[in-house]
Amino acid sequence: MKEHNQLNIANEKFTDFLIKKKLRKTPERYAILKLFYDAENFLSADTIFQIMKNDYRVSLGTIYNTIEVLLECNLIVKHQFSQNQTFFERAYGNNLYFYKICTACGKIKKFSDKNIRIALVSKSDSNFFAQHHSLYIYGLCHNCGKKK
Amino acid sequence: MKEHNQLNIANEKFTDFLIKKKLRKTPERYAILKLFYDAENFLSADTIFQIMKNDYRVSLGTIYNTIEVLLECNLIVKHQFSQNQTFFERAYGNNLYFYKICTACGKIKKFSDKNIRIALVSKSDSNFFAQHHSLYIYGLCHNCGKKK
DNA sequence: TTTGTTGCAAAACGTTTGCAGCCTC
DNA sequence: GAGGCTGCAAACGTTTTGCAACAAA
Repeated sequence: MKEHNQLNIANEKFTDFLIKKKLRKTPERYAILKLFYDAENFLSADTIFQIMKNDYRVSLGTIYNTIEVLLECNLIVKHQFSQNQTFFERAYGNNLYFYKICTACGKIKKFSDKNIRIALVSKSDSNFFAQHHSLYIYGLCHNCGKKK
Repeated sequence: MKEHNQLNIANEKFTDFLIKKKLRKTPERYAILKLFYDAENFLSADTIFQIMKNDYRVSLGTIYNTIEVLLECNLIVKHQFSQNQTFFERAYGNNLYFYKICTACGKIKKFSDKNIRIALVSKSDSNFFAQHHSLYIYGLCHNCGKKK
């Protein structure tokens, strides 16, 4: 129910943005947005392509195009966890999550931390207008740590 | 002088690591390590290639191979500021920095912040052994901010 | 002498681009 | 009907791989 509301809100925001920018409201664009808001995890462009292929005659070019638009209106965020792996994820109301990445098995865990949030708040100053951030902590997860 | 010491220490660490792992101590490997420790900024694989071509008959494959080894023994760190731009930077004595990246002109600025350092210190716990982190703040630099 | 490492070239990979035709407005 | 958007395929830039020759141990 909560999820459903988030998709509705995202749809509205998206429509507003498309109108404002005089872009067209194509079914593909809304289908991709829905995928992001239905998904639990980050998605890669190719994952979206594989899922959509079942229901649509769609191309990777369109997916990248739509991702670009969704990034521009802040409905998704981009993650560059490591080389050759660009992921995208719906942007919740706030984007104050951080990620722990296991360098051995690649597992990624989201977390939140009050002190880090506070420390980050004021990183805008007269010389730099902050838009968003990414904080990744690399290390060994419980399982992989034991093996060493 | 301080720089020189850091290179010496890095060389020693590298030698120890190569011996421990039964890898060979080739001149190319030490030359690449030296480039990292002489450099002020991050370097891309191709930048290293361009610099080395003058003095060595070297290939990109070797550079990627060496980078892999240097990452494994924590003598350099990898930065993935954005798609298609992988940079590497010496790690020793250099791991408490954060980066502000202008999304308009691509300029990258290193900075340090006491509160963030403190907030990050304790992100290791019994479930996760932190090795290193990356914190990037994306936004508009002074120049690009004015234009908007 | 053994075999890890190299240079080189070709292949792989994710992403971007160009274009003719389609569909939103 | 105009022109933004699409699918498709080819192009791109970076990284990886395969292989014969080389050189560190």
